[in-house]
Amino acid sequence: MKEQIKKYFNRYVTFNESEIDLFYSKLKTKTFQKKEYLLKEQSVCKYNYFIIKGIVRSFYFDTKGNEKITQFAIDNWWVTNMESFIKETPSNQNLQAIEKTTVFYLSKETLEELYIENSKFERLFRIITENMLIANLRKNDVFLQMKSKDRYTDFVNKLPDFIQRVPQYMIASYLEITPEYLSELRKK
Amino acid sequence: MKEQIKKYFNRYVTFNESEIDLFYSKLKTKTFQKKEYLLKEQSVCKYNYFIIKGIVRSFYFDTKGNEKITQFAIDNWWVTNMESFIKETPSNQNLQAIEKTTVFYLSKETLEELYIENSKFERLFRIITENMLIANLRKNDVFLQMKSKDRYTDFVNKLPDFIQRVPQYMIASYLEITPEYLSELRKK
DNA sequence: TCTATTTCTTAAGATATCTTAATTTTTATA
DNA sequence: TATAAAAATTAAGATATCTTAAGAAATAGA
Repeated sequence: MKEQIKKYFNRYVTFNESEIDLFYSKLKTKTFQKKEYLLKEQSVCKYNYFIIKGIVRSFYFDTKGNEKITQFAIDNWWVTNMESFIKETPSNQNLQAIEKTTVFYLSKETLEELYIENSKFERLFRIITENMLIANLRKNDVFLQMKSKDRYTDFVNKLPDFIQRVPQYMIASYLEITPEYLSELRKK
Repeated sequence: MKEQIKKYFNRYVTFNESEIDLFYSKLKTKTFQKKEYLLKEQSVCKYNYFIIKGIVRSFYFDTKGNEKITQFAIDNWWVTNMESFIKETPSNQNLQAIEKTTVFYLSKETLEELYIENSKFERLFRIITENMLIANLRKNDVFLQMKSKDRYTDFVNKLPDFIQRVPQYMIASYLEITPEYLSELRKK
């Protein structure tokens, strides 16, 4: 796992062995079973999770009681409820493992310790946050520009793995399509 | 202007006078006339702009040639094309002043100099980026959860100033509604 | 103040997407 | 393997939103 972290971090900022060790010493890991919750809505999201292996979804229930998925995350992705985590306010969403998922996780306090101990960590997370923002802006662009059908084909092309690992009705939810309509689109 | 910057920065990280001076020495300012472009699509967005006073919109043209507005920014907001600015790739959007707008702006190199000279600036921008991400995620939630009509009332409640200063068809575009349909909704 | 330009409204018909409900297929569990 | 549970499909009717086109109102420039 340490190797995986090192490799991931060095994509953004170069760390030496002892810096990685410092980081590593602060981590905790945990494995969630399929369908287990990392976070339930109404509670404060205390951790930022890094997925070693698995898939997690973020979702809430709309006024009609339907699940609305806002985010998927897989291996080598961070997942949290950003607003809840940063502002320490109750989350409006749930985080749930779609399959058995192993993560490491960091609390806000731990992160802030790291930032103070070595500002390279601050740099790392500044860059990671920038990338998250860019990914998010891009996602919006896709939703803004594309009709349901194109969103689906775009998703299939960009994230073919997901089609295998995630039930179709969850993909429909993420793409903001009813499962019935997605089914109809797929016929074409 | 220096006071405005100091006040804004101190919301996130406390800076002393000489740190503010350092920052201030790196800034350039510029005033754009109404309808003038800060950035045209296809070109790389070289600056991150901070609006001292005015309004800027970010938009692109869809396949049918209609303008699609993705962002408004006013006094005390940063505006740029994040992806283009960070990755130094051509922008897919335009930035244009809706009214006469005064900004200061920073290049990526300047920002990186600042990060190196004093890591408090890295912290500042880490926090600003987090807030941008949160604002963006929230915007998505609104779009995800609400029908056109509710998006409009939400916008009116949250940003009443804009209704005065921005033409209705631009608000329609931002809310992903046709101006005709917005007009119809307003009747109700 | 007059004219041109920009913005907003109205209305009819078209279309994408949803709703509901039933049926089939697939997957998980005893 | 049998049964239950979960997921996917189908189809008909409903609805939100868009398109087009024209005219009205407001604003800006001469």
